[in-house]
Amino acid sequence: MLGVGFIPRSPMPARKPTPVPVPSPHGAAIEMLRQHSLTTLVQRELQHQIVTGELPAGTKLNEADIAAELRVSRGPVREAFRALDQAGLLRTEKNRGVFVRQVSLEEANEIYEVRAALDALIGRLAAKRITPPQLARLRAIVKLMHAAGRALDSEAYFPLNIEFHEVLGEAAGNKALLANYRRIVNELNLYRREAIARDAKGIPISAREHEDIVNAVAKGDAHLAERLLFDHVIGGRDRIERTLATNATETPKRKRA
Amino acid sequence: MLGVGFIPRSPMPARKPTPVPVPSPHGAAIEMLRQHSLTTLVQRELQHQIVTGELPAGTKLNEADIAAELRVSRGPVREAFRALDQAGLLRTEKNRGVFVRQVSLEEANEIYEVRAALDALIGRLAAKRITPPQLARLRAIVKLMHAAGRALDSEAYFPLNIEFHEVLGEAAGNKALLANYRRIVNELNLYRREAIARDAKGIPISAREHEDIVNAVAKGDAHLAERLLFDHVIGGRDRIERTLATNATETPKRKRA
DNA sequence: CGAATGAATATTGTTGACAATCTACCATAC
DNA sequence: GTATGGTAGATTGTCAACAATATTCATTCG
Repeated sequence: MLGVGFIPRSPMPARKPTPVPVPSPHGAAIEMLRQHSLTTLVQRELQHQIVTGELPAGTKLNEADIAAELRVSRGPVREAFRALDQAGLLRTEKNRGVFVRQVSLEEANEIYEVRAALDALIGRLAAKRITPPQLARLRAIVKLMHAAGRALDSEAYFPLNIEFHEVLGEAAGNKALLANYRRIVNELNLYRREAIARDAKGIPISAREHEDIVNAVAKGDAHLAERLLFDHVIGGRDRIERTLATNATETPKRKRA
Repeated sequence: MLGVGFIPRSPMPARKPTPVPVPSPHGAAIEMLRQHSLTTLVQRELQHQIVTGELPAGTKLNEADIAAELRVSRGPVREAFRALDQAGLLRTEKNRGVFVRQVSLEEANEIYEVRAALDALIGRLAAKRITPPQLARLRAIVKLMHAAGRALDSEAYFPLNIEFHEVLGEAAGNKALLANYRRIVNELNLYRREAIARDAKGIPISAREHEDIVNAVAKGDAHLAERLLFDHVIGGRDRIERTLATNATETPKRKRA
């Protein structure tokens, strides 16, 4: 039912030795189905639910339930679990199950140090390699950021922040760097999701920092971009930490353990 | 079809504290068996064979064969494949199998840039946090490195180099950093294994660089250690690249023995 | 009343079988 | 001789059943 039983082919069906991607209109769709196994789809779906917060940190994931909801058997679900465990999004306890990873304050501080180093590298490389379209996109994002800052709209700011750093990461032109950066950011989002929403006062400051970064990158000033990004990450960490500290003492609202 | 009707689960309440590890003489062994599933063991075994070069880059891994050799069924093998794929050591092609990842020259250059940034951070942190026993161990390794350098013994030098950076990584006192560093180094070893063996002339230079790094760390000079490690990584990359360029030999793809 | 015990249930770990897909090879036509 | 078409074998993808372990909950004993 899920597999494609028969793919319509032209009268000359022989595949060439070099499987070059066909530019046909449906070629992309066929290629999609061709290289996505159920494991891949389950992994993608779970990752999406984790990074969006739909599955909060600490949640226990039941193999049978997830398999039933996604209409697959437990095999692909287990394989997806292994991949996401390795990616740092899940934690596995033998014979007990898998849980959405919880990042402690100490771990988050460590991860932030790594992210600062990677982001500094991104800034250095992007300053030398960014293209005009990418630069324009960054400026557009910053504009929206300032708007969100004036409105203190943290709900709108969060995805802008993600996209800004994503674009900058692509502009660095280093796939290995971008892959490592994405993994780090995903782990950090497990930690800071709630905190950021409560830090509305920090948004204007953060927006201004992003603007400075764009200007440094636009000038091609690698050293300045590197330093600004490093400080931006560390400063962001400290802001979130203070927010969590004050919020924890003032409003001891019941939180997940 | 896959994503519809997914019901968000509520977070799980904190589970009771983990029982304290039993101080019995066999407690460690019991704990080992307790938390190692077959998947974990297969993963560890395959990773070992890959990083030691026993399974060269490009090798096709046959599920049934590996399952038979390790006396398990294909399930755990497939799960281990997913984890190692995510770790960057395997590459999966749907309906065709998994292969030991081959790192191209361009990819290696990118990865080296990331490693340089991480190693620089390691140097900065280690200079501030290293303990006397760790420092003594580094000095001992450097001594052996010089011996290997005088003998031009690349066979002996390779594990010393690995251990040096491993100790330094631990001395940085940042688990997230160390985890990312290890993944990067594993990927790089897929690329440089053969090259390093042919670069016997570079060993004395490399040994000297390690000595300088130790001295900077011992002085607590974070900035110097950071710079030396960055240059050490980039310099090593360039050495290997020149070695590969001058000594270009075709490596035939071998099948698993 | 609370702690300990043990059966009943639920969940994970593992396996083997079946279906879908790819690869290798051979027959055949031109 | 080369290329095309098809068949057989091998390999991967998926599933469902079984075994091992953990959790729950009623029951009993102190």
